[in-house]
Amino acid sequence: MVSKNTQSRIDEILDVTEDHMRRGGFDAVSFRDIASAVGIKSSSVHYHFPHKSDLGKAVIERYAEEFIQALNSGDVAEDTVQVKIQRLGNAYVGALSDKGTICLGCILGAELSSLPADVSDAVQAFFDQLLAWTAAALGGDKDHLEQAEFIISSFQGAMVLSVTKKDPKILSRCADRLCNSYL
Amino acid sequence: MVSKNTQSRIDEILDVTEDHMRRGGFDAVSFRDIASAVGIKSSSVHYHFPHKSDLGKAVIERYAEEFIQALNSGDVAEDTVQVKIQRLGNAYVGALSDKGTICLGCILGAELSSLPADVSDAVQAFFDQLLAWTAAALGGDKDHLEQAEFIISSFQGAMVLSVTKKDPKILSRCADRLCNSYL
DNA sequence: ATTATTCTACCTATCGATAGGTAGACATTA
DNA sequence: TAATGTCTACCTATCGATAGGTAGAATAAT
Repeated sequence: MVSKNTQSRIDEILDVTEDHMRRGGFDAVSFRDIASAVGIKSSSVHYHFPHKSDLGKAVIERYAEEFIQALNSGDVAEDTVQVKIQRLGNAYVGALSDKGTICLGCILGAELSSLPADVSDAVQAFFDQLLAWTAAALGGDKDHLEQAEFIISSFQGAMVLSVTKKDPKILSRCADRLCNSYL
Repeated sequence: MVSKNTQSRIDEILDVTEDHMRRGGFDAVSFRDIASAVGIKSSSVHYHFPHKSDLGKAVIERYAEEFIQALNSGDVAEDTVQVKIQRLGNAYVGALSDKGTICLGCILGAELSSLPADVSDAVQAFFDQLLAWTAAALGGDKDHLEQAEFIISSFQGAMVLSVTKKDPKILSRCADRLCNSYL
């Protein structure tokens, strides 16, 4: 049983870590930086997350849970395919405009081969959930899985391009193009 | 004027650096690792590239030059739009299957905000060249630039997803879908 | 109810390893 | 000889990780 204060401190640590990680990847996170941003010592971060991979895994798992939950909020069963994919696009646009940082899955996916095994496993699990949700939204048979791969790819890539070109509208236009022209 | 041996040594350094960087991003490169892979000391790498940003900038600029050159090889003027975009897709598939590592622009684009200024400038210049080539291939007016953004986004994202899911065919399928269904 | 014990959530201090970077000696080549 | 390239031998800063300790809250035993 964890006290209320402990949980909020853990949340603080995860918040700061996610922010750093979304800006510069896994290596951009250091125990010292996280600790000083939270207002504690690095050893206290180690107390909650013994190894750096524990920290990375916890962040990506929390991110995945929140992301999928956002997709399922509202009356999903009643929505048309277009509305569902628009909802997916909104989740991406929201993630970008929220803090001006890209999707955690995207940056960690890009550097997957240099991540600790637990972290890369969690990243792969995130993409599996995302693909499964999208394929189900499209209908659910085999071609829909491949279509889901294409849609997720486009969103992920558009997010990187938006940040690189410093133009968030690239992602919005990508979402519109997927919904209006492609589907 | 640089001697022939010097140039080949510089190429060796850039080869190893590009490989490391494509696997784990900018932070995955260290002078010691690069030096020992080449067979020299880290101070000798510093001789050719005083700062780490010089090394990063040189790698991305060489990469951009080779990538664009590959797109322009052959009789581009005679090609149809489909053939040109297929050529772009082949460049991406080739880059992935070559060493099993993703596009340098993609991983550096993802961590752009944590890169040294010269390096991030070079990354942005790479994407500008890529977008310009693609927009020109499509015809050249304003909507074609936005269409180019979408195509590049899809390729970049598909590359990340291919590596994450350890399935190179995701990228191939993405290329087919862009050429056959979308264009 | 009070004492004794354990647990929680931190702390300070330090470890070995590694990072990027520099000065100057030495060797090689033109 | 002069310039170029590589070396040894350092530096400072920071990394993840660990050891050992402590105040206070919660729990168990008397």
